[in-house]
Amino acid sequence: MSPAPFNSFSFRLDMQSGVPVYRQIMDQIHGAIAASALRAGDQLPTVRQLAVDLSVNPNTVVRAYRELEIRGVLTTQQGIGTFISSKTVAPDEAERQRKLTQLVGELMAKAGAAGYTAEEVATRFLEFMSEQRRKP
Amino acid sequence: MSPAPFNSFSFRLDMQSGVPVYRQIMDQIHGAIAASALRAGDQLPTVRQLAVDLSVNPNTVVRAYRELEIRGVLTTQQGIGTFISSKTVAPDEAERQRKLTQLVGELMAKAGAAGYTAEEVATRFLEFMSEQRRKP
DNA sequence: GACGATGTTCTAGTTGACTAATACATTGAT
DNA sequence: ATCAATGTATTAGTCAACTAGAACATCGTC
Repeated sequence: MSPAPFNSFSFRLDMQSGVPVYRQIMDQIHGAIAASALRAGDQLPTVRQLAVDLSVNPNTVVRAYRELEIRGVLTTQQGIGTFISSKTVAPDEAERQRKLTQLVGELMAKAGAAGYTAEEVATRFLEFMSEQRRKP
Repeated sequence: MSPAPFNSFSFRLDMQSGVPVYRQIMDQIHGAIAASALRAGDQLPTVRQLAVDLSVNPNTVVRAYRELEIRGVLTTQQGIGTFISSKTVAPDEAERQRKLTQLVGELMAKAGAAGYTAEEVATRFLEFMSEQRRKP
């Protein structure tokens, strides 16, 4: 019989958002881990099952799972299933870093659009850093 | 005879960088204006001339010029040429720096609110900078 | 009006990211 | 050995971004 994993967690996709499906899957798994809805050793939906649930191609799910496996978040075992890695000690950290990259990327994009060179931004940034250090 | 504009400014492209050519052109014009190498009223290389110089298709130059025109940086006149917009009277350096400080400040504020330390932001920022400049 | 220089437009080719369709390989239970 | 369930690999289709080729439209000058 089906062990019905994930009964306390369901995926919700937004096909209109423009965000790649595989990335949405990644984000939700990340979120579930961060919220402790998923813990080390928990089995994820099978590739085929999740593909059916989301009305998406299995390969799209595979893509998400593989990316997460590369980052050490998941472990997959052929013929068995996909599980939350036991080494996922710092899932928040990966997510944190990703968001930070997003923030920095936004700054660089805005600055570029406003006509600032990377060097200018760097200079200003370093100045900002040194000022911060004097205050505390 | 050709008025030989731009004799004190030359474009340098990096075809390996992965950065779109049209964007590199935009950035360099932005930079030249910021550095006062180009001022309001100055004529830019003609679409065809710059295309030849850079060994690129005229349409790629057109793309760059058009984007800059939309943003009010350039003005184009069919049959005449392309010029630095008079409205782009280099918002004097003080104003520019103020806006840049604002941008950087926003990043630091958001990052701080999200729980990132200044060091983390700095590290990520430097990584971002080095990625932008990969030259194999 | 004719001409050359300029910007403009239309169409198409190339590439990479993303997703899909299908067949293959491995595991564990019977 | 067989079978069902699982992950894996190969191939291809779709789409947007980017670039290119070629023909068109406008301006100034003669």
